[in-house]
Amino acid sequence: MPTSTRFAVAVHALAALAVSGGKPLRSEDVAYSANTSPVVIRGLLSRLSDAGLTRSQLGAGGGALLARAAEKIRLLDVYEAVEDTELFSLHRTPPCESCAVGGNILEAIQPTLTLARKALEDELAKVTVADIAMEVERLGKFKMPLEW
Amino acid sequence: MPTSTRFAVAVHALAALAVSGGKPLRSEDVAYSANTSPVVIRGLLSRLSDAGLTRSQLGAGGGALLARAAEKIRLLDVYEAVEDTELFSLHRTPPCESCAVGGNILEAIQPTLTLARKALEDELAKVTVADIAMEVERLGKFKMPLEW
DNA sequence: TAGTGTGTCGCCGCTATTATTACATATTCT
DNA sequence: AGAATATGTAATAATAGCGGCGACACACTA
Repeated sequence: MPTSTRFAVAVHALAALAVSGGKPLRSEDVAYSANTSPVVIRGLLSRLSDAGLTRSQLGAGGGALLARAAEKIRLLDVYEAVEDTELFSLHRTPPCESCAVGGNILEAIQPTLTLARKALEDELAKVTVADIAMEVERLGKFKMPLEW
Repeated sequence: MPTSTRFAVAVHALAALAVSGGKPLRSEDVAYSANTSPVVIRGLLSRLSDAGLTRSQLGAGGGALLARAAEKIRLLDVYEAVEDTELFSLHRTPPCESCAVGGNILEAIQPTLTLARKALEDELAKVTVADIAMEVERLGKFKMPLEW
């Protein structure tokens, strides 16, 4: 089963919105930049909108906008908004209940998995879309807002 | 970006070997405990063996053994031995090179992803198979070595 | 020599993901 | 009002990884 690229593309989309300085960006434009299809972008924006990170304007001149300041959008927020599956998959079929090991292994490893997941999430919480946008601006040697 | 179930099942298998006190364990026995097929277990043990974590004895009375003390096998070692895919999947097709955002987004997010991955790995490095085995023993209220 | 267990291959079904087409709906612009 | 535009969502198809299963050569033990 292919692993999801949604997180990376969602960060890409939000960074694009951030450097555009409040001007609506069409899904087609974001799709071009991310080299994917507009429908995929709209699907992502739909999730981000549900999470309160973006909003959209219909009609001519419309497109997607950040729903709040880029400084207030953590990568963890993005991660949670677009990623469905658990970080650690457990046994596909539950292990043997009556076995000494099978009956207790899940409970035994759970604390470690929780700590590991939390450590990862804490790192994602330290960085915001604004940080990424600033880094893109620095690497790309341009000044916000960017014209398209 | 989920892990496969391999990590969880591999930890299960190693914990089973650890509580068995040096007696070879057949793939069939591990499969029964993990509620999966012997072939899957042998595939996992093959990877773990390549990584130097286990070894196998052929013939009657044979089976799998830990290749070193359970205290010296970190969950991180297990993770690296059985998990193929990158934790974070990037764009399926590389983003637009000539775009201000597309051309720099990957480099911009890379440091954060690296830190997040490292934070997770550090947590997995703190725990050993011996820790898990002891916890299973405590929860299961039995004494090692466990008879099968 | 007979029995046992591993290592590996191929095939199948399942599931999640992305690309694509299509269309209803809402909004803006003239 | 009417035309153009952009979103949101559904349906379909292609792709890919994963896990379950049968089979079998090979190695080792008793």
